[in-house]
Amino acid sequence: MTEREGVEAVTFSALAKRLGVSQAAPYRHFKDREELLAAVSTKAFRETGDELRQKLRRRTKKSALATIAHTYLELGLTRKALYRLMYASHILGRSPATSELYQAADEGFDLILAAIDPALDEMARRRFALKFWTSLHGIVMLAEEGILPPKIHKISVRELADELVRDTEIAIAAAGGR
Amino acid sequence: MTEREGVEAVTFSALAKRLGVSQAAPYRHFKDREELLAAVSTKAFRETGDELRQKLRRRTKKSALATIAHTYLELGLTRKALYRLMYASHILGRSPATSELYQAADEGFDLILAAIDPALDEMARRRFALKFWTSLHGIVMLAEEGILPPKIHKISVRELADELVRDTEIAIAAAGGR
DNA sequence: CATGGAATGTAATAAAGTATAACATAAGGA
DNA sequence: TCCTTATGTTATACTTTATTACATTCCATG
Repeated sequence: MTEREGVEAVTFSALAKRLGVSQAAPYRHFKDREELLAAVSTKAFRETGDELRQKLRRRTKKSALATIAHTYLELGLTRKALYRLMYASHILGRSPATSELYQAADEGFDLILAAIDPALDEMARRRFALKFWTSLHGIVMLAEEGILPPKIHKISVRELADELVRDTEIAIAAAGGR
Repeated sequence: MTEREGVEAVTFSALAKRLGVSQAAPYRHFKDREELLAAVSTKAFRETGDELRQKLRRRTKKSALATIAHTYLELGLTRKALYRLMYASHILGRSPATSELYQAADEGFDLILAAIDPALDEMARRRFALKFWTSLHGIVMLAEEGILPPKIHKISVRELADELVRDTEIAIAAAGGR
């Protein structure tokens, strides 16, 4: 078959071979391939969340939104398959709101929400967080795929992300936040 | 195997069966599965482009950007697998800039560019178009997956898109466009 | 300490899908 | 007419997922 890439490339067969166990062994630990991927995704959400929380705690001159944007952009560009698994596979969408995966993912959104001035009313904050998150996701996805129009390459993608941060901060300020 | 969905679900086997030909027959028309998907994607880009151009020509009170946003949002929500194939699979990213697929996709971006006031300088226009496109893509992707936070459902996604349109138009105006 | 159940592993196998090879044939242009 | 091209077939190899039946290890409880 055509060379598999990304998440597609992780197969129970290959996994078993690497571990030096029989091909059926992984099924003792995960019901099926999807359950394995969900576990990996959950772990990734938690670790990314932890990493982000740490970065946000040791406040540098970077704004919280900038820190978040840079973290996700880097994740998306350096660990493409993982990013896609987390945010662009059906794994998350299919998992119930009660699942560990969903919870872990949700905490990521909370970090964005927390980065937006609490002085604003709840609905406005959610809107800003949502706009920021969806936009950032779009940038990361298209950058990761390498299908941003010719002129816009690696460095410019970062600039694009920074511009999103700036626009968002300006909009928040205009809305009465600081 | 776990039920396949989306693009994963289109297999040469199933295709051949539906057409009532042998399983190997499709290989006479497409080198491999990927080539078939690229052809489908190309066609989809062209048709979406044509549809969009028509809509834009018969000017309603809707702004061009709003028309574009609504068209992509609808495409993403009603033809999920196709949208993902076009914008979130590796098919486009892997195809050379000379390919028909790449060309077809590029025309889509041109439509966005054309919707932005030509009075602005080229670089600014590209930036606005890019920001708009990436943000819209992010909204569509997350909406399609159904992983936008609980409160934000179908109707709100549309609102989110409209807000993107509004923000963009305001920013363009502020930049000296109209 | 013995033992029974939970966890973990194995081999064997079915089913689905991708891909290629060898071969057949019809249609149409030189 | 005859050769090439397009299209199709059967057979086959390989990969991967998933299940089943069976074996083994380990440890907690009586």
